[in-house]
Amino acid sequence: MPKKIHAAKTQPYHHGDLRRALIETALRLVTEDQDWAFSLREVARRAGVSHRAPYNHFPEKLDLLAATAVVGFERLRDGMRRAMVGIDDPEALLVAICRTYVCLGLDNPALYRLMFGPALSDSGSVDRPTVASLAGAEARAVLKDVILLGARAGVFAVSPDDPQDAFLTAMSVWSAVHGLTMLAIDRIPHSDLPTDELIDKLLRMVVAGLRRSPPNGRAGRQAIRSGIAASARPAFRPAGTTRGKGRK
Amino acid sequence: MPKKIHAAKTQPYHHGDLRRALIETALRLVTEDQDWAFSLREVARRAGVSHRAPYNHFPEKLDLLAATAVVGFERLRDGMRRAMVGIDDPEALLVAICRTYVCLGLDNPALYRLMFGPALSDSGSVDRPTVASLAGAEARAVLKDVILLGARAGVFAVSPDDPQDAFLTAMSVWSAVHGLTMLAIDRIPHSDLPTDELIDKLLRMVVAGLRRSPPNGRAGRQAIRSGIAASARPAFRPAGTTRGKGRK
DNA sequence: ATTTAATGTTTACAACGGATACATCTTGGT
DNA sequence: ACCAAGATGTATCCGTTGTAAACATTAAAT
Repeated sequence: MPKKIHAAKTQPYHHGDLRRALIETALRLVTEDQDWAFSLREVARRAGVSHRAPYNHFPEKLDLLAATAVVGFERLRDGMRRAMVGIDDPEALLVAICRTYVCLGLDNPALYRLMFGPALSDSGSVDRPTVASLAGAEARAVLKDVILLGARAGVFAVSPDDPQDAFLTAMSVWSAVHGLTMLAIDRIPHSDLPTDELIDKLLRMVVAGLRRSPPNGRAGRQAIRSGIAASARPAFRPAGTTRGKGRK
Repeated sequence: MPKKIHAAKTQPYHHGDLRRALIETALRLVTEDQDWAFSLREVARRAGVSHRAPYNHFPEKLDLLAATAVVGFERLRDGMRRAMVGIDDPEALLVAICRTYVCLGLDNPALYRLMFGPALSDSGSVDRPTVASLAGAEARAVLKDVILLGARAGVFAVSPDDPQDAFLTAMSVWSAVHGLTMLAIDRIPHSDLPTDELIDKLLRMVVAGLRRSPPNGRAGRQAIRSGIAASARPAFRPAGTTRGKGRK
């Protein structure tokens, strides 16, 4: 007997598409509780299924958490990409990306911590850490691409053809941004200035540190550092296409 | 009646000094399992007491974890201080401290994560986060002192008399080191060079970034980074005092 | 020496993660 | 159109957990 005559929209399959529902519920719980200590049963309860149902989609609790973390990484990547639109200057691009990164972390500290937490990096499962580090790599790639772009544009003191140089630079920026995010999450120890401003200053400092010495002979880092902000240095742009190789 | 005639060392009190024993056990468990998901009962079991005994010393499990994290911070602080002995040059000092920091984190990733985990920064308890952030501040102070020392010695581009400048600088270094530690813990994405070397390169890069332009006119950061030694651009130096309200 | 507060034990309970067995639905081959 | 097979969800069970209450023991203060 046909059963979905009048309730056609909610249950396409057996129950609905659990899995997505479970991940979304977990996401909401992480956000609400700012912790991932909630019980799997609670997730099932909120999703309206029996407490055993989730095990059909995730072998164990950690796998749900890992899937949740992956969504976090996707949001991070997408957010950074969105932050890029309309900006051409590599340095401004980098600052925009980094600021978005930190803000996303501050928006949902528990999710951010989950992404870098023990659920994914340790563990015994074969694919759990793998899929997560893939997601992380994708986000990292956005950053590396911008750095390469800046390098090719001659703005950053990175040789575009030396992969190790680019790698190290990306790592250094990533480290600083990641650390800054964590510190911000943990409420930076009594600072005089507001958090936003502090983050801004620190980010500019980091990015300015990448600058190749500008033509006016002033060392980039110090210039920004003193707040005088060599504003605008008109972005020097390489030949048109930006042809980029831009990698994922 | 004297009771500690023949078992004088182990049981000064009722059972012994639990609390310390509990913290030590928790520490060992965190290290062994590389996770703090172990049960409080397991801790009690290993300490040789009933599963309810720990509650006489810690209101709930999170409090034990917090106390454990505090020990982690103390170790961090002590380790950094130990790394300082015998070194005079501020830059070498800073590098030594940072390397120790990263290594301690790598030695016991789970403990490191616990220190910056949700057990301490969120939570509702009043003193749990407080005591932990105090411990963190102590460790941070070591770093700040060295930076101030370098500033006073004229090695770092920080004005020793501007507290905000020193603060921002310390934050930037702390961010970079903290982020690097995390990244290293999570197994830095396929790097060509060995982890040790990578950490070393990155740390030197960070510390060199603080350098006040040395007399030979070489810009510290670029020189290190590109390895090519950017020869020349004579470093522009603001008038003597750097009075500059400096940067960070 | 007796009281008291600190410390540890026993017992109890609801909730949890996870396993096994079973029910139901979707689907794909015929 | 049918039916077997697999995917999905439910009911029940088990050992363990975090935590509470009541009770016991000991160290210290009086």
